[in-house]
Amino acid sequence: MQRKTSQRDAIQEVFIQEDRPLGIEDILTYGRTIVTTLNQATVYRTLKVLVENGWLTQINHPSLGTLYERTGKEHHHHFYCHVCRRVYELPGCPLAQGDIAPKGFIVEHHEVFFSGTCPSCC
Amino acid sequence: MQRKTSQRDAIQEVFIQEDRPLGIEDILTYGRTIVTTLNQATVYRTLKVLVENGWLTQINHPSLGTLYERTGKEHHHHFYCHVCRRVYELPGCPLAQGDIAPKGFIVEHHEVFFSGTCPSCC
DNA sequence: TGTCAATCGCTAATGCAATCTCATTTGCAT
DNA sequence: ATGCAAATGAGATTGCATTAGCGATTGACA
Repeated sequence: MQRKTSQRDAIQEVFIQEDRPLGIEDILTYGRTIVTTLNQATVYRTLKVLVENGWLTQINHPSLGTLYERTGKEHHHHFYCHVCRRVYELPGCPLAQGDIAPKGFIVEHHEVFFSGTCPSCC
Repeated sequence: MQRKTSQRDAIQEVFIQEDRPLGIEDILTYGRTIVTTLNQATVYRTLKVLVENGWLTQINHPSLGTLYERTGKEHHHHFYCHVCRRVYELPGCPLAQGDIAPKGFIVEHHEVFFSGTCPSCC
């Protein structure tokens, strides 16, 4: 069975509070403001469980590597602000549906990664 | 100064023949059909030089890792066929110009990665 | 409140891509 | 043809993210 621990609570709380995709380092940093002893190995173990649970989804960002975000959101894409180094989830999809690709190509998935400056950093 | 070697020729020839983004493993495999002794370290060294030269550009693909492609192409995005495991360059950009992102976000770059089935694999 | 396994912290170990070392080979200018 | 520095091949090595091992801690339930 699975136990409720302060560490796991802290990690989930970080995602709820920040409400944006986070990397290991972020999670560790923010999590330690809640449980000061939080360890990297624990973060990895917990993330693995939360992904298996379906509570988190893993993202592979082309420049930031592995990130995690809450599951259950609408189809969306990601914006990376290179000033504050935060990743935002942009709701909606800017891809014109339909002729996304030349004919003959069957598109099953797509991912869009934006980068630039976010509203707080302009 | 820089010398003309069969290995470097082979690597460039691979890109010219395949005309699509390639990973280290691909380059090594195809390159060895031209120069059988081609070594991994040589591939890495040569790619580094060719990127510095501006002859190649490095891509970070979210699921395939580091790829290399010829520079000088028009703005384009990439399509990964999970059947033949090839990456194609799709000319043009399907992003509706203009309101790509919510107001306040200044988009400086974007990358789109498609995946699905390519015409040869349908 | 005591038991016991899940979980933790700590550290060592792993996997992988990329780089380095160095003896050998090879362009290329003379 | 010769000399020399650039380039290569083979293998060891690094760097980094992630995982595993293990003794200590701590939820949860009796």
